[in-house]
This record gives sequence, C-alpha cells and structure tokens, in this order.
Amino acid sequence: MADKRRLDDPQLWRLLWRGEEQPSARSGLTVGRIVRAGIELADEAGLEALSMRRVAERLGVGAMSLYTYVPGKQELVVLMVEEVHGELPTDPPAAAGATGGATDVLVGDAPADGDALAGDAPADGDALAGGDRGESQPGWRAGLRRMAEEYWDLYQRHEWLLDVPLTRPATGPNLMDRYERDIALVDGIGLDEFEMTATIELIYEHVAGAARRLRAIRRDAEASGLSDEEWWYRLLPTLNQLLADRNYPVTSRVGEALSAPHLDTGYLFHFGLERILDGIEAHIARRRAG
Amino acid sequence: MADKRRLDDPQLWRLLWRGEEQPSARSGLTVGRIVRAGIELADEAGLEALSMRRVAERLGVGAMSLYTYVPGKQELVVLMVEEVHGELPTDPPAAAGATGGATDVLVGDAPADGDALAGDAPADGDALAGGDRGESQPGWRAGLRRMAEEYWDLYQRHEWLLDVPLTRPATGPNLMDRYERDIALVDGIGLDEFEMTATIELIYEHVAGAARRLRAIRRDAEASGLSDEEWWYRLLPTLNQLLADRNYPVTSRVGEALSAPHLDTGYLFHFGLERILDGIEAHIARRRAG
DNA sequence: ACAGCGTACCGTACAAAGTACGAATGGCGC
DNA sequence: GCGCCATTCGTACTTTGTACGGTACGCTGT
Repeated sequence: MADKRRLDDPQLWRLLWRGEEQPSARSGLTVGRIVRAGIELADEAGLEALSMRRVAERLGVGAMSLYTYVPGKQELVVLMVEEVHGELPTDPPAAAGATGGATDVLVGDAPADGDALAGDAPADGDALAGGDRGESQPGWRAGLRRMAEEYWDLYQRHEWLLDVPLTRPATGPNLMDRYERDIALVDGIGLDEFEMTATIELIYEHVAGAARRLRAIRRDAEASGLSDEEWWYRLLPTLNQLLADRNYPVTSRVGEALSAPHLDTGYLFHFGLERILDGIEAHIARRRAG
Repeated sequence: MADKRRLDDPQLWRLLWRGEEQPSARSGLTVGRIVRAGIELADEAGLEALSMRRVAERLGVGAMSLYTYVPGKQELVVLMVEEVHGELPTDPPAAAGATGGATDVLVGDAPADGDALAGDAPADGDALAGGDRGESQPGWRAGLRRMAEEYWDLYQRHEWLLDVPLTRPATGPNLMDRYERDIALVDGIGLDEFEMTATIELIYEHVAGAARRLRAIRRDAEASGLSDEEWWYRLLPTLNQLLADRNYPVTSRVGEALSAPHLDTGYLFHFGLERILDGIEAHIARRRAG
C-alpha cells in the first residue's frame, strides 16, 4: 500500500481505456484476466479477502508477476469496478424520453421486480411502487426505477462494490457509457444541470445505501448462525436489564410492530426509491407551476 | 483480525453500556481513555491509520495492554462509534410534534445552515430549502432537516464514521437515545411503523452518501494538489483523445454547465434532502387523501 | 511493615498483507 | 542458432492484528 494516491496516474487511465490485449507469450496473462480473477475472488470471498497473492495463485503465477500488468492493488480494484459495470444493460434508455407522456408502456407497475427482489411486499403493499394510484406517472419515473433496479442487481452480484472507497471518477468506457445513459434519463424533464446530476447521484446513493443495509443484515445473520429475530430474542433479557431505568417509548412501540423479515428483502430500497421519485416529481411540478 | 465475528458477544454489550470506570492503578487506563485515543487518532489520520500499536503509543502503554480492556480492534471501533454519537444534541425533538401545524417557528427557511454548509447556494437558490414557496410546511420537515444536519456535522467532524462497516446494531446508550429522538420525529405524522423506520433510514443513508461524496472530492483534491477544476482541465486532452470516437451528448452538455465548486459544498446534500422530504410529504398527503 | 497473590502489563512471536529489489529465464528478432 | 531484453518471481522488508506466557506491581490480610 506504499503511498496513498497514484490514482490520477495517466497509467491508470490508459489501463481503463485499454483496447484489445495480446496474452503474454510466457504466462498468458493480460490485464483483463487479472481483473477478472480479482472479480471472481471478490465475489466469492469479499473485498477484504482480495490479496495480490491470492489473485496470482488463482492465475497460476507468482504474486509479483501481476505488477508487470497492474501498478498495484488500488488500481486493480478500480479496474474491477470498471469491468463489472460492463454487465449493466446498454440498450437505449427505453421510452423514458422527454416530456413524460400520459401513457407510457413501462409505467404503471414496478417493472423487473423479479429476481433479486422477489416477494418483498410488506404488510401494506401500497407503500411500494405507487403505481396503483389512479393518476398516470411521467415516463422518466419508470426509467429511473429501472436504473435503480439494475444497480441493485449489480450490487447483489458483486457485493464488494459496496466496499470500494469512492475516488475521483477514474472512469473507463463502461462507467462512462452508463453515466451517459443514466443522466439522459433525466434530460429534458424540467431539471437544470445541477439538479440532473444531483438526482442521479441521489439515486446512486440510495441504492448503495439500501444494499449495504441489506447486506449487513444478511451477513450478521449467517455469521452468528442466528436469524435476526432469534438474535434479538436471545438478547432481550440483557437488553431489558440494561434499559431498565431508561425508556424508549417510540422505539419500543415501533420495534414491536416490526419484524426483521419485512425489512429484509428490499423494502427499504423500494420505499426510499419511490419517495425520492415522488420528491423529484413534486419538485418539477412546483417548478412548472411557479 | 483473528476470526470474523465476535460482535454479538455479550462482552461488547457490557462495554457499550459500561458505567463509570475506575482508572487502573497501574497505568491509568480505562476503556473510555482508549476509545477516546482511538477517536483522536482516527480524526487526525483516518480509520486506516488506526492501529492498536498507535493507539497504545498515544497512551504510553504497550500494544497488548489494550487487550485487557477491549477484546479487539473491531470492538474498539464499535465503541468509538457509540462514543461520538454522544456529541449529538439530546434536547427534546424541538416543536416537531404531531400533526404539523400551519405556522411552526422552525419552518420557512433552511435552519442551522451555518458552519459546515456555509455559502453553498448554487446558481438557482430555489433548488434548496424550498421554504420560499408560498405554502407552509409541516413541522416534521424542520425536525428531519435539523436531524440530517446534525448528522452531517458529525460526519464532518469524524470522517472515519463513513468507513465503519455497518453491523448488526451493536447499540450503546448514545446511539439508542438518538434513535429514539430520531424516530420520534416521524411519529404520528401519518406513517406506519415500516414507513417510519424506512424514512429515518433513508435520511441516514442520504446524509452518509452525500458526506462520502463530498469527502471523496475533498480528499482527491488535496492528494493531487490540484483542485477538481484544474484536475479536469489537465486531463482534458487525454480525455478528448480517448473519447474521440465515442460521443456522450448529455454528459458533455451537463458537464460543461457544471463546475466543481458548486457541487463541492453540500449542494448534493441539500437538494437530495429536500427531495426526500418532498417525497415523504407527497406520500402522506396521498395516503390521507385516498 | 511485610508477605503473598492475582491481575494488569507487555516482550516476543507468528501469519498475512503490499510491494521493492534484482536475479533468472525464456521467447523473439536477427 | 544466438543474443537480447522484457517478463517472471524468489526473497525480503514493513506493518498489521493478536496469541502466548512471563513479569512485576499494588492491594489485601496480618
């Protein structure tokens, strides 16, 4: 981990935007293979298990050989991030074009609610999509919703992304392509440039935050071998004793009404997303009215 | 870092809820002193510079002495988190009571906009507080806004908080008190228990996310010795060459309109926060109407 | 005041990490 | 075939968390 920052190194940019690669005659290594090995390792065991030695081992080479191709671990991680963003769909931004027509095909229900988010409707379903109210929704809502879900899925596939520290955008083609697509989703809907940027970042943040929360729950559950419920139950006596003289009226009332499984499966994600979209919509409407 | 999880250890709970401490006769150590030393160190040099040896050195004891008081580094960090949450104000949740009266004192402009967020109004100010539209705002808005700003300030003082991996709530009295206060802010305003929880978490996430973004910008700027603007400017030729054949119409249009300083100072934070509050408000109104 | 004891202290050591250094080695151009 | 030089990587140094077990300090009982 020698020194802190080499990340704005032009070398890193060249790596991010590298083209086709010839495998090395001697070992068959390429930057791409190294990056992919790193991704596999991180997928399986997490970012903290990612070490240069282990990546090398997986590739059947010595640890130091990697340094011929990649300046260091930091840079490897940046390249991994760029690489996995290539998994995101790249088809054009759907019909989420400009003015937000009344009857968009994608509108009306939470789309692509399938795989990673299956079966997560909590007690009252209407907290979710919000598509079941009478009014029609502007087209950009569906676009942003889909965007959020694509990132959500990405985070499910590559949880280590949640641990990568943000740095100055060291952006490769995949990230760049996606950003263009994402920002285009809010183009021409009545926001200025600042607001467009802030909206997209807001949703990025929200997805990552919700994914982080979900992962924390999941991880702790399996680490302790206890489900969240069991864990709380186990702790109750200790807790009650400690809290004897304090009182937390709202917390306990709310806590009793909740049970972990409901928060488990993306409720935070959906609720927050729809509230954000509501907020953007309200902002645009207000702007347009005033 | 022996094994992964000891965090639901009852010992940790005892430490979190420990009462008064007698300083050790021999070294003068207490858990509190160790925790405070850790906080100082992390404040100055970041979480990745926090090592047991360095904490011990700062306290004038051997590294292994710490282990008499604290089970390990992980636990120390948890204790640090609990400790700094004691800095948050603990006065009652202001006037942000129940139904949201028409004329609340706290309403009408972004309150406590002072220190950490000074002078951050971007091009068009109305993207911010939103308090300048004719209508009055419900009282809970001011409460949540203030809450967000308190956490924002906390993150400015203790940036390392942004690097602490979330775990199952290993909660001490400070965190517990604050959670009670926070959740009370949304009590009785027309949300069910799930929504109350999700709302608070949504804002937690947002504050952390925005703080993380800001820190990334700041850190990279000082690491490279270049401001964000200079950095981009420096990179332009490389960039243009790389992007020659691709085109990013929206990105470049938006990018040109933006300049870093505007995003620098909490614009993302404010814009996102107000949008979230708008979204909650819209949700409540819709619920009430339907 | 002193003996003795238990616990607080910590020196040493080990594994695993990133990566600097420089020797070896093997494929490619002639 | 020959020689060159980039590629490969063994070794080593530093820093980390923390296990182990010895040492010595201060409190307690006389």
